[in-house]
Amino acid sequence: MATPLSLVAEPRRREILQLIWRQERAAGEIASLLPVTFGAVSQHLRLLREAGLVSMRRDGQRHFYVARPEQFGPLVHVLEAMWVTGLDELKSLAEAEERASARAGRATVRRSSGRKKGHP
Amino acid sequence: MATPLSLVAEPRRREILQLIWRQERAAGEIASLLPVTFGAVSQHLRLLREAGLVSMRRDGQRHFYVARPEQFGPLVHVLEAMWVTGLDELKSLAEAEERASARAGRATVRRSSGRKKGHP
DNA sequence: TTTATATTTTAGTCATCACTAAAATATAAT
DNA sequence: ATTATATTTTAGTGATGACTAAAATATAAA
Repeated sequence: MATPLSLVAEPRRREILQLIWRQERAAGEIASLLPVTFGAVSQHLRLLREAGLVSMRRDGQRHFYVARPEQFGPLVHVLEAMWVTGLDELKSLAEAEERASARAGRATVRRSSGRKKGHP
Repeated sequence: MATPLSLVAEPRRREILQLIWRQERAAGEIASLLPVTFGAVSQHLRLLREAGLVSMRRDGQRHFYVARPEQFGPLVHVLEAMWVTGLDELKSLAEAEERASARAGRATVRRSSGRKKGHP
């Protein structure tokens, strides 16, 4: 079975995940928002579901999908970083990470007895 | 050009990265540690270098490679999580992430004892 | 039941890619 | 210069995988 990492590495699947990250959507709606066939989307959803990365709820003839962020481990941060920066190609994702670390560092230091654990 | 995410999704490249994560190694040494041809390794190194994920230093006839962790962004945590758990297939990587978040949450709420996430 | 709607599944095509073997390039040693 | 060592590059192969079109399945509406 495919690993979460390999599944997420595929751009089309990232698009799908973004569409159902916090919002439940029917398979047909997902497909209607993407420049590919219904069948293609269905195949992607199958893989994601088999890996436990999304869950499905059936209502009548419709199948509603939604992501399960807690199943992504550290990959959550990779995806969300890509999405907030807008550019999927994570151009300056390294810098974003840098800034995040700096923020976390300051927060930790400030809350903890004001000792400063210097970072470069 | 390939994205860091797609490059890292390939198991063989993760093996290579693990070998040169903090330790510089000659191309030949890397190849000698893996069950593939010298040529195959060289091709992987080329892709990684083109993406800026590894750097190369030439010394005589040898080419020494080393990873550039700061270029991986949030992917660093994905890789290191895979490596500490031992299993590359990130079986229970989600739980690890869960625990990490819990720790971070507690650390933020109480006084953190100066222990910062990341490693020594 | 018949028809429409929503989704999955199957078969086949095409591109990508990891790999091997061999040729090419480059530096060092004799 | 020749030989050995270290690495890259090229050409070709096989497997994987994303996609389309069409067939199959399932539920709802007429």
